[in-house]
Amino acid sequence: MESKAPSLLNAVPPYGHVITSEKWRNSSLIQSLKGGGVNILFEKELEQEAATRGKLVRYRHTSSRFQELVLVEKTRLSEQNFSAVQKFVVLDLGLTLLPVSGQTEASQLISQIVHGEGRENPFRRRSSSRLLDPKVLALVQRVPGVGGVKALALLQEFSSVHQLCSAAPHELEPVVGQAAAQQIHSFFHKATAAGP
DNA sequence: TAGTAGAACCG
DNA sequence: CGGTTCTACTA
Repeated sequence: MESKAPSLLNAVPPYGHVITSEKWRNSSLIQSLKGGGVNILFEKELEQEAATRGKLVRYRHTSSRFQELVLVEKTRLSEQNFSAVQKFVVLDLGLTLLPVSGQTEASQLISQIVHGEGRENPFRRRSSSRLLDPKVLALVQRVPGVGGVKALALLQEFSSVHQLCSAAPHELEPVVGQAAAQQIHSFFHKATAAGP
């Protein structure tokens, strides 16, 4: 192998799943996606709206590893009930809704998302990997009285480092115990030089 | 409150 | 990595 930049296309793991109606099987949208390492799932009943809603709810419950994405084609017809669709998909289901003007835009959008040009892949449900990062873990361990176990416990309990820094002792206590809770709190609130 | 298992820290 | 001190939990 030469020391070229790794091929983006070959590096794509099979994480993208697209669920679509049978009638799209031969469309240009699906054809252009097939070459890009995207898994296509065909469903026959996606053509009726009521069944589609059911499918959406089902997929929302079954898929835990992927974040679902709903693409709607904006036509004059669909614009009429777009508000209803938006409310159902975004508000009720908590999914991502992307309106596109047509198949070309949809294909470009999906390819861009799946191949993730430097950005995060929205198909992959974001985990709490940001806080479980070894860097952050090592940082928290710098606090006196906090080792590996308590650092992990703290990062699992608090959703951000900022929350951790500004936490009151009584919030820290159930996680790391009374002694460490006071140590941590005074560490973040101590005066650097002579106190007040 | 005493004893023990485990965590943090230091050499 | 091993030993010591300190902490958290249970009886």
